[in-house]
Amino acid sequence: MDSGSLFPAGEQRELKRSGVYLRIAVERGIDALDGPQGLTYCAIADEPVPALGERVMVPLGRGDRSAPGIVIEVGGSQLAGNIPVARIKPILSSTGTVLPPSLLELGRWMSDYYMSPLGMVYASILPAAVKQRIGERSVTLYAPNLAATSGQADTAPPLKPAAAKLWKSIIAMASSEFPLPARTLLERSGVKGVKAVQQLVDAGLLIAAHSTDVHAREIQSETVFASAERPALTPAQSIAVEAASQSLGGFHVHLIRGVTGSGKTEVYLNILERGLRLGLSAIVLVPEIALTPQTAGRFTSRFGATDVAVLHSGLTSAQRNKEWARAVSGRARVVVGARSAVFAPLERLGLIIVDEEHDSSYKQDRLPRYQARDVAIKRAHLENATVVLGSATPSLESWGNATATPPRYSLITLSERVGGASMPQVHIVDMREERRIRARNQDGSLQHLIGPTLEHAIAAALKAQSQVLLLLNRRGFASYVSCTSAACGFVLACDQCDANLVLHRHEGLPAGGLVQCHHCESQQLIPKLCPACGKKLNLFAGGTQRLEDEISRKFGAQGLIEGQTFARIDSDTMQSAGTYFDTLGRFAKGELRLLLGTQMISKGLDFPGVRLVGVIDADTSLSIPDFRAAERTFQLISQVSGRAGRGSLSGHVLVQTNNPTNSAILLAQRHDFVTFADRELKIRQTARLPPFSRMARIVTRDLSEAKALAAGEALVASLKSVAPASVSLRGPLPCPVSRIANYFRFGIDVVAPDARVMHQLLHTLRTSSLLKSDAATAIDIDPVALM
DNA sequence: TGAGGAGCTTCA
DNA sequence: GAAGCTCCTCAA
Repeated sequence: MDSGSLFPAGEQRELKRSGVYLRIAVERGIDALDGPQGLTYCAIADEPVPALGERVMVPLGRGDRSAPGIVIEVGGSQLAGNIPVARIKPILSSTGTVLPPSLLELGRWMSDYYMSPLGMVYASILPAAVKQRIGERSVTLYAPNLAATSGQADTAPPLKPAAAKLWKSIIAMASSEFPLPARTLLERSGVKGVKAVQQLVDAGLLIAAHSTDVHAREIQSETVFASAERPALTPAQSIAVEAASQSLGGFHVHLIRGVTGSGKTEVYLNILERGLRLGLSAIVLVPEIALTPQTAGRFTSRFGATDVAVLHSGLTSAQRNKEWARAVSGRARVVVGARSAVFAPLERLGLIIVDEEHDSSYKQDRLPRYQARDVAIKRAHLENATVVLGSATPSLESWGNATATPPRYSLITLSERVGGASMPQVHIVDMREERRIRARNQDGSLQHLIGPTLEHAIAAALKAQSQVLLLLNRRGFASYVSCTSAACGFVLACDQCDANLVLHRHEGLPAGGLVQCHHCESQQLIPKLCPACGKKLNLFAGGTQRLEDEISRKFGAQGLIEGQTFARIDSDTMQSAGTYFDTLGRFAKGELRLLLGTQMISKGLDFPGVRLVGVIDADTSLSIPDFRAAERTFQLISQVSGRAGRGSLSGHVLVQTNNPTNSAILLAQRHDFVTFADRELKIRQTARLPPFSRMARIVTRDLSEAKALAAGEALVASLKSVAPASVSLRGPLPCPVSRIANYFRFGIDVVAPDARVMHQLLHTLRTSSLLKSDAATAIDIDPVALM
């Protein structure tokens, strides 16, 4: 890309500087610690001055290497500030991509709130495919010159026969059809030869306009419902639609708590319809893995594929660029997509819907570490739009906002399933008891992930021709590989991370598999015997791969299931979005009888044939060292339970656990979100945890443990020196995974009474260069996982 | 004395 | 975030 080495310096184009100065937020980790954001450049003389928000290439660094950036200010030499004018370089070129003012403003807020360099925020607003302009090509479109059509043609020099024939058919066409490409003009008139078109242009009869167009393959989306099909709303749904629609045209946040199967999507569709009728455009955010062709299909079949742009991981780069372009041009007025779709460049944005608003995938774990739900609310605030948050299990942050006095969000409740379907019956299976049954049956030689109760239920469901969904939130074959000798106690661990190695079975490999680290991705062959004492190795904590084995062993032998009729969904088997969509499609069609997997199967899927859902181990999310462990557990059990009994037949859920008296599990069993939320909020209030406070987490990392700790201690010291008494600090403490890929990690938790105090504190440190987000220091505002 | 690498600084 | 510069170490 860099042309610097191809030509001697003297042959490079000399760009003349103009008197117009530009402040550019360069897409690098350059953070303005004090003073104005961005670096100052000047425009090129005799070339159009770039607009505010335009993406330009600028020379940066000693080699003047080209780097992209966004124009954030246009002005005179005062933009140079203290920099000598002679040092200010002209920009290199314009890219043609422009961020609208609303997104410029949103980016500024994000940079400030999430402590991220402004340029990096802007870099993440534009999808990579748009920045690289994948699939773009230039096209020339033609339209008849209206002035020339009125008689003037008679006085013009005579046209050649082909051109005359072409012109005759052009004036016969409706003016609304133009502009058209040359190919279409020629096809319609039956004229061969492009020369005829050029002749009409030369004669002043046709006007040629050059533009760019994004070329991409047609997006396959599934029409799940015929576009005419429009289910009648239940009274509760109608009330929800009315309540939310009333605020259209202004800023307001609604929280819809609708039990699983209560028809939230139909409510969204109706609110969207109202918004579109008012001439507003809208964004629909969906968790990444729930964004399947089926989900997108519900929107495209209602509003038509031309009105809806879809941004999901299954698209090619050219398709993404095309969808973005359709939003920019206003051709698409609804954008459906995952986290980053919150930045969709729509004009007259009036509505943002955040489905499954509690979902942790809305939080980006890379820089800038933003929470798309909160960014959506900020964007709506800036653009006077209405936000609709929806979930069966709202985050306690949103629930707290909706139930506060006075409420900050208005609360809408859908407490019944549509079509008279009943909530599934949830049974809690005590695994300690199940193991005793196995022991009595002299069957203790194998570790069973599926206890006898669940095993009978699966067999019965398969015999009754209904579908089964099994959730196990652990990948691989075994999460602990340890020595059989209690005296030795050796556990296979990663030598570069503070983590156990997980066994993944691979056919054809010696000893049957690889052990891999889920943090640094390193892998090695599993040793045959304990490396410490030479005894045999034991496998514990079976994962999805192990469950797959157990299914074929237990039900294959009875002829209830075979390899073709069940599938596993986790990040190991679902290498591409295509495979994932395909597997879900086969399950929807009934080709698959049983689906097992990680939380990838727990979200937003609507399969009426599912009558049994099994949670293999409800305790996986309880044991995470995080104050949200109970919330996560409640959400996971409720969400996956919600997949059962969505059709006309009732559903059952079996939850296997070693903690049958845990209140999160018991309340999820009773579908009692309100009691759970009230209790949990009381606990949070006493402990001064979010949502009753704001949290930030700062992680220092270094190859040297002492340095990482020292950096953390230095940070705590500077935090203490400026923090008011209302702020509490914890750390530096080793992170739950204290070392990843040889980097030692220490975490500091900052808890402030509200966002304003938090922001003031961190902002003070940032502007005095005591706190900077870089490779050695990660700042996470409103963290969702205490990594 | 020179090569090679880590850390630091600066980018207009 | 990334490139280039400085300084340091190590070996001949």
